[in-house]
Amino acid sequence: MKNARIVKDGLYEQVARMGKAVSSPKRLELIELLCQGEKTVERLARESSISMKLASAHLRELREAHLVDTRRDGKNIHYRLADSRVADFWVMLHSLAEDRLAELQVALKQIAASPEELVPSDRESLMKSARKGEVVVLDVRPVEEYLSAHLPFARSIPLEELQGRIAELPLDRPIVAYCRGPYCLLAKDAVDLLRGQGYEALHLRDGVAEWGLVSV
Amino acid sequence: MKNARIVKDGLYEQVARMGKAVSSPKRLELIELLCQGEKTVERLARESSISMKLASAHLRELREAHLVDTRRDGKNIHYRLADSRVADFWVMLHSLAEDRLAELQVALKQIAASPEELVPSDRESLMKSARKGEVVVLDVRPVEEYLSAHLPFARSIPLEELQGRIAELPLDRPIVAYCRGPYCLLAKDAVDLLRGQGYEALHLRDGVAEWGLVSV
DNA sequence: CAATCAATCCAGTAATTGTTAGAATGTACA
DNA sequence: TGTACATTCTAACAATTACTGGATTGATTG
Repeated sequence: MKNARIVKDGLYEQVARMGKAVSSPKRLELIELLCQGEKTVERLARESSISMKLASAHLRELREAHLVDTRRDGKNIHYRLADSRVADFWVMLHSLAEDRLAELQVALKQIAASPEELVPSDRESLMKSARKGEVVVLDVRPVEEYLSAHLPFARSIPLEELQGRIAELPLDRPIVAYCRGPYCLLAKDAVDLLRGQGYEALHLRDGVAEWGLVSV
Repeated sequence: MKNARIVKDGLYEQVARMGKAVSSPKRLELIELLCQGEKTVERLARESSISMKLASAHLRELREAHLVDTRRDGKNIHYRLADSRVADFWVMLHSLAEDRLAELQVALKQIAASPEELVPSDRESLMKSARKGEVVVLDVRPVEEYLSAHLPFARSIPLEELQGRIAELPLDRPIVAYCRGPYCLLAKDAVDLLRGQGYEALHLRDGVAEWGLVSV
């Protein structure tokens, strides 16, 4: 049956549409941003450092792969993940890449040296400490992202406001800062800032996507 | 910091290597074949209906993304998955695609009409029936694949030998046939053959990768 | 050692994709 | 109604990728 070949080719071709959607670095960055919550094209473009035209083109690809949906609100178009499984997929993709690619492991060290990052196995104990108030879990992303989803017990102080609001934080307990995930530099900057001011600050690698908390 | 942009770009670039590896239909088919066990280039090429040159080129991409490993044995080079997480990734990718892409759902109906396929929730009850011997679970893949990994209680009769060995199967109990996964046509053909000879035959969609049984 | 076989490497072409610039759409607001 | 703004669409070009044919490597076999 030559026909069987044609059927099979069609099936893999469809699955490959997903693969193609995640084969571009910029599209991955857009997906990670969308894991933090709904955003307009303009915001997505700005936060991923590309032009709006290019962002629009990439978002079109993602939409055609049905990985994202859009919603119009006045002049703006808001993009969001089509399904929370897309966030799970992003997490699996990047964690597989971190497992398999030595180059990526090396590059990640530039963001957070091993001793200062908490490993995933610390999750329960971190939450226990946070519940008891022994540590402060700090969300340094823009406030809209915090409102969309955040870690349990987390407090929101966006990095941009941190310098001005630093007095809100206690000096006698460790501050555990997190942001969008392992490739986001906000938490690193926050930790550097806090340490410079005498705080005991730690950098949590994972964000809401890695914790499985993304809401759509 | 412009430097931050460069670091981030590098990180997403690395993750995108994984995406690029799974952005081609043929590479996906090769991955699925490798989920069934180690294979030579020649076998991979034949089973995916492409030339050895092209198979070699695609396998090179997969190897450079560290998704597969190779082993030399005399004149032959055997490829295998680098990690069983690669199989999990393949399963997640295709099941996400099945969720999100209506076209794929439609195309899948050509292989197995809804009533004759067993859904994943039937797993435990299927295994219970298989243990008691109320149904026969039949692996119709080539025997090497069966030897590499197979479903619990499964019996091996490769599709090619099924016609000649059909008498080994009981007529008084349902036969549940499976093959490489949802995109493989072996089980469908087996079911058609069995039904034509008066057997009660069912087509199980999932293969060893979907059951999480892949060994590397 | 020559011959054979499996697999890869290399070069070239056709097709696809990323990116940018310019025109067009659709909504809000004066 | 006209203007401003966010976004998309179209067209174009450069860069990348898929595939093919011919030459090459490495291992086996006579």
